[in-house]
Amino acid sequence: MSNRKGKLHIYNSLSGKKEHFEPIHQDHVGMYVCGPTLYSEPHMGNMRTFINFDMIYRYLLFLDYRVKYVRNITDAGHITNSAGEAVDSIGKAARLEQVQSLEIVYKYNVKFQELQRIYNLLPPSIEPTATGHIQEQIEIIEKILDNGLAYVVNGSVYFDVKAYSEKFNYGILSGRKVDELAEETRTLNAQDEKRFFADFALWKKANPEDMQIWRSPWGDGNPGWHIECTAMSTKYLGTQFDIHGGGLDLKFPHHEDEIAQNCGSFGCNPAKIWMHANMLNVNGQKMSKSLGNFFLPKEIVEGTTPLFSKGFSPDVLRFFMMQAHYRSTLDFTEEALNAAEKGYTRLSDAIQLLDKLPTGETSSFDVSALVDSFYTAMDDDFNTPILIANLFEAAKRVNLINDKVDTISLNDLKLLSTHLIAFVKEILGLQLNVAQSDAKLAPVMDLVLDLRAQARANKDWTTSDKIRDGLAAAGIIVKDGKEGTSWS
RNA sequence: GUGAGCGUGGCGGAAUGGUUACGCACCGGAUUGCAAAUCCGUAAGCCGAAAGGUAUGCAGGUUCGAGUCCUGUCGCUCACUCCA
Repeated sequence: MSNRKGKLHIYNSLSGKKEHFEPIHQDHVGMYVCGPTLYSEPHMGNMRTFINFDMIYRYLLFLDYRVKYVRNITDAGHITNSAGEAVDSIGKAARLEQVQSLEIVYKYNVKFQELQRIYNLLPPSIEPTATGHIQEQIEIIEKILDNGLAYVVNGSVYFDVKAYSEKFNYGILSGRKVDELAEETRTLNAQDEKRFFADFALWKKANPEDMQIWRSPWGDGNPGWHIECTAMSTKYLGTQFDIHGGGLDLKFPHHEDEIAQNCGSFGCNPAKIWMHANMLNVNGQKMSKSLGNFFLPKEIVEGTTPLFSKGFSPDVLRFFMMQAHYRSTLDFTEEALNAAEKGYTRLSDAIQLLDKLPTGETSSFDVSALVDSFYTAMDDDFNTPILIANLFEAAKRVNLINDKVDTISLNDLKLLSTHLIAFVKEILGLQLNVAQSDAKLAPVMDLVLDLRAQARANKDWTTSDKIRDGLAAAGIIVKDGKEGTSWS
């Protein structure tokens, strides 16, 4: 599959255009994605971002790139917001639950790992933690200070946006202008130590009530919100790497400030390509606790959220998300989820048929063109909706072959089968959970269906329908086809 | 207020400036004892009896040609405060 490399185009938030993807180091890809902050259980919106980047990671792997995928875990409280106020979200959660910060982090990390398993996310190459890289963060802050782009005030260090913007373009990612930022009506906090509104904390002096405190050249304190990503991406991927991803809501200020820190310390933008996954809405609005449209990834699987009348399998949820492009907002509604569930079943049923298909001398349609269309869709900025449309074209062909309307040669069937399964399972990450074929159940089913066939032959519909309905109640669906009866 | 983006059929959601994909729902047909599943097809907003016309929030513009580009306008989402 490696000959398929080289056609991939990715939308770059920096340029606002789709760009031909060429890795910095041939055949190797470095990708950094902003991971979760572990002060609460990740919600469905968080999961959408991680699922989208999981799909991107999977396709890069499938193209035979050697990918180093780094996704950080924020386990240090974001100690300050840009107004300089203390916002230690982890510490706050710890006080609320009356436990130590580490317990909070550990608790939600366990939950996050469980969600990754449920939603079939491949583990990243590395999941570094902020607290494990305090020294690296301090070293980068020192570099920025040495370059004259930060200043120390009363035990805290701030990034000097005005000085920076004389050499670099602050706002290159978000489209913001430093001059306009200055005109914003937002008033500076009275005790604010910053020289300029847009300046942001690299290091913040500790407050007495802080639960996590580290030593630094500027005194005891905490790292700023953005510096951990700069430190960890540099450590594991170098000062410049291929792809940096995250949710759209991180574009400003978080990613803008990461660029500033990287340029301010190493003189270059950390990533060639910046990718942003769009938000998830529920009934037309951003998911939020105050709006009452909030639910957890586990609740929707278990069917315990009052927003939906039933649960949906992780496969259906992944499929549903993959039907929308990663750069579009996606609206969660029960009607849309039900539609996705049916569509997913149709696709997965067709895949189950693959190894039972009859082969012929020739194929009645262009199989390799169909397979190429899978790649073409993904090469166009990971266009999973188009991919799925093409997969349905394949599913239709599979059904037609099964009905003996279309024919396929043995070689073509191998080609189609391999790719159909690869794109669905390996790239979209759908697990195709088949009812476990129990070694004891199969002969029992053979017997039961044989009895039903006899009843049908005798036109004993009462008995045959009793068997069918009884099996349905047990979760086994009987399908009467031209070639006999199957079950699943 | 400032920045980014979006507005397409009943629903979800695609479309390098070139016939509005695909899935679900609906309708008709094939298949079936009846279903389910599968296949084929119509249709999909508005005007019209029909032919046809007009339709991608609305109003203009550029173009042989606009969902796509430009201007204005209305609405929505996100960001500017912890955010995926």
